[in-house]
This record gives sequence, structure tokens and C-alpha cells, in this order.
Amino acid sequence: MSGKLYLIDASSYAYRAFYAIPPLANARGVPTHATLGFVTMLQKVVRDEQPDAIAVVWDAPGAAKRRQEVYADYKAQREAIPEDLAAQLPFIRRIVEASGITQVEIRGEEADDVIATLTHQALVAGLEVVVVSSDKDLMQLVCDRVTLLDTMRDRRYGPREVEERFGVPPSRMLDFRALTGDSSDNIPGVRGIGDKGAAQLLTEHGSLDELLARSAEISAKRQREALVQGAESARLSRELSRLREDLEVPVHLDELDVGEPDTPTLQAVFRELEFRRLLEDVGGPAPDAPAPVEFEMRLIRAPDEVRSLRGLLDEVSCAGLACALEPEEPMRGELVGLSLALEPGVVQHIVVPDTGEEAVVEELATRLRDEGRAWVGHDLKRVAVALARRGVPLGGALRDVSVAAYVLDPGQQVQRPEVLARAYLGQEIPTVEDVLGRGARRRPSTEVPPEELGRLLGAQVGTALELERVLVERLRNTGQLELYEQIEVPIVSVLARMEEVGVRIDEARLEGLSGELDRELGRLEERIHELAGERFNLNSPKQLQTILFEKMHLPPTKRTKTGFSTDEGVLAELGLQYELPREILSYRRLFKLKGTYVDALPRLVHPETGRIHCTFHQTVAATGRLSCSNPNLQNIPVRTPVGRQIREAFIPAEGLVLLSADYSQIELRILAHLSKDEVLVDAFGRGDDIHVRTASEVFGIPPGNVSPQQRDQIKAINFGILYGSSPFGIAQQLGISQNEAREHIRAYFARYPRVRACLDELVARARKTDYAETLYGRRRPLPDLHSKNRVVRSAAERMAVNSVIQGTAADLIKRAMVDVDSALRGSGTPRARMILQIHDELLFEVARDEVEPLRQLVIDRMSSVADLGVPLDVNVGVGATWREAH
DNA sequence: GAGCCCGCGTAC
DNA sequence: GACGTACGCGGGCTCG
Repeated sequence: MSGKLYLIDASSYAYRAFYAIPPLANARGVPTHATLGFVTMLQKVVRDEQPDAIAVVWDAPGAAKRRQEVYADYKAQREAIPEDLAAQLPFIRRIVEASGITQVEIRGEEADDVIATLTHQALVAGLEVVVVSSDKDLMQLVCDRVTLLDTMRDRRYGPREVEERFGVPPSRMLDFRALTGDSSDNIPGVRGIGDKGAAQLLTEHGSLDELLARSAEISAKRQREALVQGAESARLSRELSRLREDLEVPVHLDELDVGEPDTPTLQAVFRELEFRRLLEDVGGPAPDAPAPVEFEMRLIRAPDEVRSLRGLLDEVSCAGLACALEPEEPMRGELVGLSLALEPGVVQHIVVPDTGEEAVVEELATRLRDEGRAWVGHDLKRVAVALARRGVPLGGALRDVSVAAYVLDPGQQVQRPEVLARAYLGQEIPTVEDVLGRGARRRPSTEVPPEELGRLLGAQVGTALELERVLVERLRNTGQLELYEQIEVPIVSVLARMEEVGVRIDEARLEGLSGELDRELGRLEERIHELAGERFNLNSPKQLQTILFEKMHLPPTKRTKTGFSTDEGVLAELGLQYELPREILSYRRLFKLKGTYVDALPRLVHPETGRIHCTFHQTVAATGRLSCSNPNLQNIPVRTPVGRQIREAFIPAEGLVLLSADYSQIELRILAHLSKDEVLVDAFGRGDDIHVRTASEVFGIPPGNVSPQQRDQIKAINFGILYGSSPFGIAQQLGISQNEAREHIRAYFARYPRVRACLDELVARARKTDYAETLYGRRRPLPDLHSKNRVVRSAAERMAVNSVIQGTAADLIKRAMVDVDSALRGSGTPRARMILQIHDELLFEVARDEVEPLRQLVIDRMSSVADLGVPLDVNVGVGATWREAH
């Protein structure tokens, strides 16, 4: 081999660039100057030096550890890497990678040692080496075929230059550092010996060892004493400074050629960082940054100014609305700011700490309650809950921009205001992170100057009106305006009411249950440790793997990415033969229930209402379903005995009862409707047990002769169809062979050919349009239907089927909720409240004497929500706990 | 210590 | 590879 290898000391270079170059950031506030400095250096090296090979070498996390084992204070004075520098490292790495340059990093090792090792290997291979660094620790590597290039100072060090600068040849640099130390690495050296003294001593006496051996003979008293005192420190410092040349390096020198650049990635990163010149260098067009938003803002700081808003509001039928809460949760937060936009770009921002909350609530109450005015904004449910909690329910339509965007594309991530403003208006608005900061540095909104908070909220409400207009136009074009206006908009208010009402739980009961579970878990734990013959962390799947499959040699059956699976299926199978997995299964179930529900729920009880207020999410599930968090009340256990005990802790307010209403088999009914399969339609029309009836049809036996096992098998297939299960999946679930499962499925479709045709049709239609579409026009884009990868494509096909069915069910219950809510608000059941939705179930809290009217009202509204050609049966239960009602 | 992913488990 | 949609827990890893 021949040529020059360039080794770039990346971590130290990034540090130097960060401090040497004045701070710079892109429009989003991402700091960029270290990145710019690094890339400029890299390009200069590549362009001017024409390296034959090059590697960028990084410190690895934990790299100082090895030396710290020798000397605990090594690098002890190093401050944490500045956040603004850390934020730039991923960009630097991406750019280096996209430039076709190899990056080297060895776990637990510092870059200096990696560079020394690579240098050593290169010399053996006959290469010349240029180390690009400004760290003088690397001077010890310099020799006739190794130079050090300091691009920051534009200096190059060969042996001669090293000797000129330090007074000793490179071969003595290690000894030199042993004497002088290094304050930046906290290497002590010898107290009282500086650069000059070290150079002089080493020149006169040769090596450090010789020097120390003859330190008594040194004539200068101060130096002599310093050396005698500091001999140990010098030896320690030498060991700390000595670079290792024998590391295992994961790359070979052959692989360090400069590769082809990945131009699209470089363009994307440079565009993001707004490096115009670099972007043009790689052939990208100059970034046309969206215009920063402009709006007029008036800060309202006096109570009587709030009153003046009333008149302004009276003149409009629609206004932008946003609020700042601290903390953010609407059931807990104080009102910090309220912004209104009465026309696009004109914002009134109320500084609530100045005006007082009462001014807002009292002066604006009638206008906020007014049913005749629409409000436009982002996450208006949050605003509505916050105001409702203060006794001012928001009347009128809540035309939520995030919701509109979700209807247009439910696959997108959370619909953030700044993303929508940029995408639909080409306007740049500040983000919450811009104004409040991110992560640990995020400030409470109470500590943000009102002007800044106004700028944040103002930009959101100032653009919201225009944004909604654009989105509505799109919804009109896709035929989804009715879905938005008739279902999604009204349900925002319904959900707000449900969140504000909340649900009561029996804390004492859960505490009692927690104690019982503790005792049972203790017993199980003892037994498990006894069976395993050692104590281990039962909650660690990893440790469990070791115990089961390595120590006890049980047969593993299933793999995960990281090892052998210990999931329920595996443990259940092993449990047929062994006690240990059975006990672990019991332990895990109980522990899970305790941690997720029994112990978690009481902590979430609101201090003022004494109830639990979850948050419903309207823009999360890709199919159109709602989701729920903090806590998730849509997955409260129901099947197991302990699960049922948890449901018994959900109770109504004093003097009321719970009423649960759920759709019976709504998804299979939708399948019946879509397929128009006569047998299915007939079964539902007669009110048959659908699984028994189907089993009777498939197995060709009278319904009375269908065994429970046969019913279970057909039930699994019925559900499997909704989810697109394969014979493998069905077999897995039923514990039968794949062949048996395949035969059941074959028999099923033989009896229900129109179901087969319907499923195929759903996929075909989605493939044609690139989206799945529900009965009410809800769409889910599925570009993967055209994937060349069979696995990806099949998954998209299952989604195509499931999204239509699950999504239509979501449409139906949302419609029902809107109908029921409006009926409740105008009816003879003043003491009835809808409190939860669990996909096909609605839970109400109601006075005893209103149970019957509510039952009638709910059944009536839910079952008449659509005419599907099959009845929409609704089961209602009433009780003193959720368990009784369900 | 915060933030993230993984494996797992709960619901419909 | 194999059953769709969610949320959340504890472990464990990474990064700072």
C-alpha cells in the first residue's frame, strides 16, 4: 500500500469549532455553527489535501472510564458537553456519512487511542499518516511518516516543528506530558515543572526514567525537590498519556477510501440547516424558506380592556381561540393566557396574570357560552375543558384545525400547528419549543414574558382561521366535509364534556386490592425463586430467558429480535409440563394488573373533583377510532377475576348508578352489511348467537349441537377475518394445527362466498384509490398496497380490510355519541352524563329515577344511527359498579 | 437522570 | 412472516 491516510479527531474538533466560531442557528433555532465549522474543515481537507484514505474518529460514550480506573480524577474537571453542541453532533455524523467517509468509534475507547492504533497499522502497511487535530496529546505520534495538521491554526507539525515548538522531539512528547501534565484532561504532571523546565530536563537527561533515576543529582534545588516529590505523579501521568496502539479496530485500512457522496442526503441536511453555500455546492437549489408569519397583536392587561372584546366578538360569527395553561393539562392548569383572533392576522392576547382570571370568565362568559358562534383553533377540546372547569362551557361549534387535518390524513403524526401552517399556508410560525424551550430547559408558561407567549398563541390563532378555510376547501374536494362537520366537529364538544365530568373510583377498594395482590405476589415470588433455585428479577424478560432456557434447559419455542420469547403463549405451552412457567405467568398477570391499574388509578384522582379525568384523543388512531390516555380507560381489564375486581372499583357519584350500553358484534354486522351475505344478514336479523349460527352453518349441524369448542373455533375465525388472520394466526390462537385451521377457514368461506368476495373487493378498491374508505367517507391512505415487498404489501392488505370495518364502526359510534349527547342536553334526563367511550360501548352515570328514560333514549339513538340492513342491537346494563353494569 | 426502544399485556 | 387499532408498564440501553 502507499499513499496518505488522514485521521480526523472528530470529538475534539467539534469542541474547538463550537467555541471558536460565533454562534449561529437556523430559523428553527437549531444551533449550527459547530456543524458548519466541522464541515468546512472536512471539505478543506478533502479538497486541498487529496487524501488517499480518510477516517473520522469519535470518542465513544464512557471512553474516559479505562483511564479513570487508573486515576479517578482523569478528565474530572470536564464540564458536561454543552447542549447546543450535543444537538449538532448527529448532523455532523449524518453529513460525514453522506460524504462517503468512514466513521470509527470503539465502545469504551477514546478517539486518541483509536487514532494511535490506526496510525500504527498504517505505518506497518507502509502508508503515510496525517492526524487532523489540534490536541497536543497527539504530538507523540509524530515521526518522519506521521504529521499532525491543525486546521484551526493552519499549522502542520512534523518532527522538526514539534521540536521547535516544545523543545523536545516527538519521541519524548510522552515524557514531556508526564512532567507538564494537562489541565484540560486533569493530568497532574509534576508540580513546579512547566514546559520550559520539562524540555530542559529531558534534553539534559534523556528519558523520564533516566531523569527520575538520577533526580538526586539535579543541581537546581527547586527542580530536584519537585521531581523527588512528583516522581509518582509523573509515572502516573505518563501512563494516562500513553496512547494504546493495540485496540481491535472494526474497520480495515482498505475500507477507508473516500466513497461516493450521497447527494440527496447532503442536500436535505444542508437545506434543513440552511447552509446555502454548501447546498449550492452539492447542486441543491437555495432554500425558499417560508415567510415568517406576520400578525398584529394587542396585549390586553387590564380588566376593562377585556370587556371591550365583547363588542368585537359580537361582530363576528367565527373567531380563532387558544389558551396557555400551566401545567398544560386542562383539568389541572391555571389559565396563563387567552388569545383571540377576530379576523385573520389580528390577535388580541389576554395576559391573564394581569387581568385576573375572573375578568376573562366574567366579562366574556356570555360570549363564550353563545351557541351561535364557531371557534377555530388547535386542540380546542383542551380550551373547552379548561373553560368548562371554570364554569364557562364553550358554546358553538369547535372547528378544530388539527381534527380537519386528521380527517384529510389520519396516518400523519399529531397535527402540530407549525407543521400545518407551513404545509397549507407556507407560513412559518413559532413552535412551543421555540418559545418555551425543550426538554429539561423548558420553562413554565408562567415564566415566559407575555409578549413571547402572545407571539406563540397569536401566531396559532392568527393563522387558524385561514388554515381552516383551506382545509375545509380540501375536505369539500375529497367529499369529507360532512364527516368533518357532522361527526368530528360536534364530537369535540362531547369529548370535552366527558373529560370534564370524569369518572369516580373507589380508592379504598383499590387500596385493599393492592394489599391482597402484594401478598399473593410475595407468595408467587418465593415459590418462583424456590423453583428456579436462585433469586432474579421476575420482571426482566431477559433474566427470565436465562433462567428458563439456559439454566433449566426448557425448550425455547419462539424468538424475538433480542432472544427467546417468554410471552404468554410460550409460557402457557411450557406450563403444560412445568410448574415454573405457570407460576411466572400468574405472577406476571398480577404484577401487570397491579402496576397498570390498581396502583396507578388512585394516583390520578383529581384533588378537587375526586374523580379521574382521562384525555380522549381524536387525531391519533389511523382508523378513526378514539384513543384515551392518562389513564387509558379503554383497556380496563374485564376477563380475569382480578380484572373484574378492578371494574368493581369504577363507581357512580353518590346516589347515582352506572349504565353501560354496547353495540352487539358491531364489526361483524358491518361485515354482513358490506358483504350482503344472506346467511349472515339472516342470522343477525333473527338475533341468533352469531358464532353458534356460523358454526352450525360451517360444520353442517343443528345449532343445538354446536359444542363450546366448535363455537370458540368459529369465533376465532370470525374475528380473524376482521383482522386478516392467516391459517398460522388462527392455529396459533386455537392451539390447533395449521392444516386444521386452513380447513376451517376453507369451510367457512365455502359457506360464506360473499364474505370472501367482499374482502377481496375491499382490497381491490383500496388498491385502485390508494386508500381505504369507510361508510362515511373516512379515508386512510395505504400506499404500501403497491409495495414490491410481499410482507409489507400483505400487511397493507390486512389494513385495507380492517380499516374499513373498524373505521366504519368508529363512524357509527361517534355519530351515536353526537346524537345521544344532543338528546341528553335537551331531554328529561337532566341527571344523566356520558362519561366514557370504549369503542363499542358507552358508559353513563345517571340518577336512579332517570335510568329507564336514559335506557330508552340510548337504545333508540344508538340503534337508529344508521340503516345497515341488519339491526344494530344494543345491550344495556345498569349497576352500582362498572362490572355490574357491563 | 431523561428519553427512547423493546417485550409484554390489557382493551375492543 | 404470519392479527387490526390503541396505551402503558418495567427493564435496559444510550446519551449527557
